[in-house]
Amino acid sequence: MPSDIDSPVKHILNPNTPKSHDESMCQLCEVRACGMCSDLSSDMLSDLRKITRSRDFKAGDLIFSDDQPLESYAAIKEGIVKLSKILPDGRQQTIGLGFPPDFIGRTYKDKNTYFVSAVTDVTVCTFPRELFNAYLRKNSVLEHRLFELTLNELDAARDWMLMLGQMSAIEKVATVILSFGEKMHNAKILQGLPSDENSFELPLTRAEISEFLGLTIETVSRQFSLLKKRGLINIRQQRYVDILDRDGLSALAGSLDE
Amino acid sequence: MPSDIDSPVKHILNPNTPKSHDESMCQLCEVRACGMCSDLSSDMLSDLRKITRSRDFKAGDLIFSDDQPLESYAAIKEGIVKLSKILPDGRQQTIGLGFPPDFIGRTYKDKNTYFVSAVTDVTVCTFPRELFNAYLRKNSVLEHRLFELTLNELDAARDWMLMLGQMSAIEKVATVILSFGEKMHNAKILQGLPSDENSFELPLTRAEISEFLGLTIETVSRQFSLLKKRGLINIRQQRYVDILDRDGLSALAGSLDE
DNA sequence: TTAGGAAATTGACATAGATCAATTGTTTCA
DNA sequence: TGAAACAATTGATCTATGTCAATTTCCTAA
Repeated sequence: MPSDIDSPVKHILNPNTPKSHDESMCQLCEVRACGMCSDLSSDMLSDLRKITRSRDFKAGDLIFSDDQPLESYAAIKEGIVKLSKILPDGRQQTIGLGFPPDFIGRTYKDKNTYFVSAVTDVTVCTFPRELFNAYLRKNSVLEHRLFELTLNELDAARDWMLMLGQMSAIEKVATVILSFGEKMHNAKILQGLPSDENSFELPLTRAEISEFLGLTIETVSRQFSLLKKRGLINIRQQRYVDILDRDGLSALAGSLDE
Repeated sequence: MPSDIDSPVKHILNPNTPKSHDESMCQLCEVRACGMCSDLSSDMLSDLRKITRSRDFKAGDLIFSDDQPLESYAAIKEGIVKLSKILPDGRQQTIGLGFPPDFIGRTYKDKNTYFVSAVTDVTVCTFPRELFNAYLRKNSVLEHRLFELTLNELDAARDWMLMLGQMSAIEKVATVILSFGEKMHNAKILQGLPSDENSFELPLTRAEISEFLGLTIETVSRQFSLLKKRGLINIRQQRYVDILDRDGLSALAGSLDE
């Protein structure tokens, strides 16, 4: 990796002490409820827990690098991560976002081909790579669940390919607003918090959105302004979005969000 | 689906009679050698064969639609297919290519969210959806193998996202030339045919390449001409490419092809 | 062998989005 | 409370790629 360029990573890997994992931590966990652990019996869960550690990251922290051997996989308990790829000259593309209860890491390989970094403060469960792979090969319930999650990721990646390849800037921004609105709404509902699906805080900065959409910051900003001027959305304090005309936005976004 | 627009499909679904499958057909099959069947014992293979039918498609045929319930999955024995998505207004994006021994179809769902159509004449093995899913849930060897294949597809999709989002037209074309060169070379080697990795026939038309790269036909054509003028490639009869300066092409393509 | 049609190329021009630069808004922390 | 640092907006250009149109090349079938 070139080191003299803007990196997606603002802080050095945070060497905070991993915390061991006890049963109570799984009780209210989204990963247990609807993530990779959702099909596991309590016996299986307790086997898995033996190799599980909880770990916190600050917004901006690197979670996995693309050039170092992967030491462990992770499941997101709280917060948002981004997966990004980088070209030798420094151009980078966000290729995915991870929300609870997503799994991160390339199963069966010892390296990721992308960075994973924390967009917000993040809490994850980590699983040492070798031990996890071995356990996975023995436990077809877990493997089946991870397979399903991977299929969903592939579907999402292909939706984004259509967006990246064919959509105009304003269509991309409309799409991302609807998509984030839905994600943030679901996240709040899952946490039992009140949520208005037409009003939410953008989890990403304009710079992060532009990396995701394959656009520049300025273009993203202009499209936000345009959507506001057309009365489709309102923006408060640059980070809070109100959807004023969902149908109008959906029409712009095409069929991706149905 | 709108029907008054250019569709990716040139022929109606070809109702050729599916042929039942006997043991000898697996002997020299790439799907058996390195595809979804590669880890199956001969007992498992013979179980699977009971629900397998062989089927041929002509170049341009629709193999799976995005709006009809999926009746079966398939494994590519011969030929090339493309997966493509379409926006309501007709813009379309090729989101993947399938070569032998790739598996096609969205496991565990009853619909694809994309078209699959034959780029060349194609021969596949098909598996009825319900029966296959049931078999898959019982056979974790097969599920493991499909999981691995899916992970590879996800890796490829993410590579293409970087390309679609960040690369210039000439970089995209250089990337696709190197990528096809490698694919066609591997395919020939697998078939035991002689092959020069610097000289191959492009399997896609300019129109198909442009759909894949998120560009127009004209832009793709101009980039081919430019690469030729710069002495990086030669083009014979519009469809045969010679790579004259692999390092130069790789430099343009960035790190995607290593 | 040639005519017709499809695919590809090339040219002229239009435009969406990038780039560069200045300004404004927001947050942080002294 | 204010100043510094960061994030976002807006404006003025520039340029890569799209669009529209005219040829040219290649393939097929009579």
